[in-house]
Amino acid sequence: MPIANDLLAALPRTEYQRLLAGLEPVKLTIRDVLFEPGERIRHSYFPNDCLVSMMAVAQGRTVLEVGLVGSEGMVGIPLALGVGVSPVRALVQGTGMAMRIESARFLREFSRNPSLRRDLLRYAHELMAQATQTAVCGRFHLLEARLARSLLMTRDRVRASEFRLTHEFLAHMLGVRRVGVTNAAGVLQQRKLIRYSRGEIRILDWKGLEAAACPCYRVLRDMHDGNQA
Amino acid sequence: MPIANDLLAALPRTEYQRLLAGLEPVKLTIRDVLFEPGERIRHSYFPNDCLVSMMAVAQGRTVLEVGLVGSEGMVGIPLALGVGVSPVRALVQGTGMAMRIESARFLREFSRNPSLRRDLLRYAHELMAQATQTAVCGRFHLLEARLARSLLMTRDRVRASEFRLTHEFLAHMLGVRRVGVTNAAGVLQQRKLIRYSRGEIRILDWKGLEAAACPCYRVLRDMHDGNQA
DNA sequence: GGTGCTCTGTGCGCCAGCGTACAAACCGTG
DNA sequence: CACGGTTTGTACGCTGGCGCACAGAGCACC
Repeated sequence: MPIANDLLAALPRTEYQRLLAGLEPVKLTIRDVLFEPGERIRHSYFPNDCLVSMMAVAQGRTVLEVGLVGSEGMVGIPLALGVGVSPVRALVQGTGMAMRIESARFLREFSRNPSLRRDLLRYAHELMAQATQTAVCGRFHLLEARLARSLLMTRDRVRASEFRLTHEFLAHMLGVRRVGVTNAAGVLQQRKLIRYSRGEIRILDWKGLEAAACPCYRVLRDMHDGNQA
Repeated sequence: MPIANDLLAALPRTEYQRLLAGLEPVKLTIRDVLFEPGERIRHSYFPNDCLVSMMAVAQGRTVLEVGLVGSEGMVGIPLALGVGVSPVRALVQGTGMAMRIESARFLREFSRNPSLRRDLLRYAHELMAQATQTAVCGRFHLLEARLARSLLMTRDRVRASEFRLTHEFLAHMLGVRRVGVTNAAGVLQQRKLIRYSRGEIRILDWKGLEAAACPCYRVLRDMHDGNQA
């Protein structure tokens, strides 16, 4: 299997080898829950081609996505910050493969491998910025623009312009009614920016979609690219 | 000057001594800006009895508070995550003293002192949780409850039930109109939970206020207390 | 003790998204 | 090919907060 995860791919060979011993491939299926809020984190996951949402939970209900992790990141960042439990639910949103490593072992490697440490902390900062933008976005931007942003961010993380995602699911991510998504998506489709049917979404015109999206998308993208450079 | 900052107070003597050499006391005055988004972070600040808001900025306007730092924390967490620039504005919201340390020196001590590192990363996690709650809160909770939460969080951080804070300022923190704050605050005052006049706010009945606040307050408080225990 | 400034209070029309309910289209399965 | 479940479409009244505008009220400073 090729290393499709950016964080793993960026490691120097020696560190990667050390880490590899603890890594095992797993298939993550849509709607799997990797951990619940308040629950001990058992594994860290390095997504390969799957997609995982960090969902805030209130009164047992999944209410809002505050982070989206694909092949550019890792699920289980609290571990890197010295915290064993997550404040959010990690919900698989796109089926695919990931590499996972047991928590205790991860912590050993984390403290031993300086490059891994540096990259993961930087990624933690990026996730934090995502949460911040989510807060701003949810409060000030119109649903249509937020939806556009969501689709673009998904695309970037799965590296494909077509993916599975129902209106219902999008509604949970955005913290709105399903009907709201249906309306907004309908507009985007009429503008020929996207096309969808029964959970299959395709981005037809990503430039147009980017223009329709709120500035939050650019902010986060630029920050990520800046970190890579 | 006594060590009123929790993070500093928690350090073992030897680490504290090493850090102390780089620390200098500064007075932070309301409306000071410690750093702007996109700007290099020059110093880290350990508030003593002052209060600093991390404000998200959009199109040059301060739009929403995503983190509140008092004597329990530090301003400049991105440094600890290996990032030299902040995505937010650090805005002084309550006048008082803080200890500050120049960034390069901070980084040296950070990499050298394991306790400091552990505590700061844990605090970073807490700040992240704050941002997450802000996202949920701003999207789902009524202004009145959000205001109550804001006042309680301020109280916890300045360790006083009276403080200076105008409706205008609160409006910026909450990302709403000033008028909205005036209305909500009026209700809380009529319920005899708070009393205010010209920027001077006093909490009269914190239990009642806690009942009026949204659950976000409890969530964050419990998490913080959990980390201490 | 008047003048200016900051802070707080009130009124009014507007609108995005909410809650709810129901209908239609699509798909797999027996 | 009928049936049940999933996904998407449409309708309607409600409301919290917005934008704007202006009015009083307290404080400082001359």
